[in-house]
Amino acid sequence: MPRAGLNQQIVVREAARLVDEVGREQLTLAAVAARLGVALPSLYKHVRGADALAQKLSAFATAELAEELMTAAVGRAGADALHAVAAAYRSYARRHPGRYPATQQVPDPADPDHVAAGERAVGAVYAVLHGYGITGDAAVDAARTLRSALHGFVSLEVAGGFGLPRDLDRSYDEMVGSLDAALRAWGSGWTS
Amino acid sequence: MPRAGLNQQIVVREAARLVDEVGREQLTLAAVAARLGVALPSLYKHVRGADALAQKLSAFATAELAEELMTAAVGRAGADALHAVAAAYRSYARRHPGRYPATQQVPDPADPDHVAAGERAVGAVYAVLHGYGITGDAAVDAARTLRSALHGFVSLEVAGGFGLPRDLDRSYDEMVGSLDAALRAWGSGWTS
DNA sequence: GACGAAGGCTAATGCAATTAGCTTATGAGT
DNA sequence: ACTCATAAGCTAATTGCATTAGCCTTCGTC
Repeated sequence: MPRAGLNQQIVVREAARLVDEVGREQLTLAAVAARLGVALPSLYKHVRGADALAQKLSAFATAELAEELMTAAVGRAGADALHAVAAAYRSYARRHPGRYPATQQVPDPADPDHVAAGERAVGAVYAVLHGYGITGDAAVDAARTLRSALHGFVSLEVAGGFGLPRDLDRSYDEMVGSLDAALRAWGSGWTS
Repeated sequence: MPRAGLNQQIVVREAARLVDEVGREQLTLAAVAARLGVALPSLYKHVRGADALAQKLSAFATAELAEELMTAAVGRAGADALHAVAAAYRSYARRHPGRYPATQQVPDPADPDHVAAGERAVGAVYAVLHGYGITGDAAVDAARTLRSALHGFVSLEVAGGFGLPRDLDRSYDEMVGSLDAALRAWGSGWTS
């Protein structure tokens, strides 16, 4: 019997393709094994089990997202950087509806790659804030606000949670515009 | 053998308690049956199956959340209403970490109660916007922004996605403050 | 008091996850 | 080329949950 030539990366990447097609909750070792043309237990040579595969998938997707956010942010500042990062964030979620939810899993402290990927992704957010001159404790609050808005919007969109027909692109633009205004006025006490 | 005296509502409410204790992904007919003291197949007399139970749980939690949001909004307007609804939203998610994610499931069009609950919850958001004088198409964008921010924050919080020790209450206050400023200036073109 | 529907049960099936243990391809060292 | 340890695949067996079928009994109604 010839070997399939698998390794952990191949397995994880196949899982990533699978969840984008069938949804994250349908991630199953049986389906991954079938797509790779091996018997289910063979996967245990590469991943510890179903939970571990989900965690490795999270690490992979988080690294991928962080990379795209960083690429969007480089060479930009202020509103320019905000719009670019926001667009990259939503774009990733739309292109990868199964991987995106995986990026929201809390990084496993035992997986240095996972932790590093999470820090890189958050770093892109802080880079945007830096362009607005927001630092220190205020940056923590602003980062949480920015993450909340972006994650909230795209997770609701990907889940189909916005019912009305009004254009989502326009709504997203409006939200990002309001975030820009909020960041420009951050720390002012909102007296506008 | 004496009867357990179950009905659909009892089953769904027990499922709600279960997910708050063990997490939404651990919702299982076997666990619900064990807690109710019946054999697993007995539940099929009250719910169509595991998927249907999850959907009914979503409807129940959504109705519960909508009720609390409406109660928070009544008799208030403007920033007062915004802060009250935002506080109620986060409070619900923190008290019900398993039910809250269930509220984000898209309502089943075949379940009128579910659809109505979803509309009620969104209605609370529109009520807040009305207090800012935001209506029409602009209200759709503003509602999406508001939902995104609130949902994003509490889902990240409940999932443990905020790593740093800085006080979450303060961050939430800052975010809601920035939303108040954004809604006051909504439609101005963000020229501040 | 009879009876039919509803609510409970046991038994059986199917699927996914996991573990144990076997077999063989592969490649490093002679 | 030859050996041989390791790694990568396999089958078989176990467990747990979901689901369906079909039986039995309780309960409310006439």
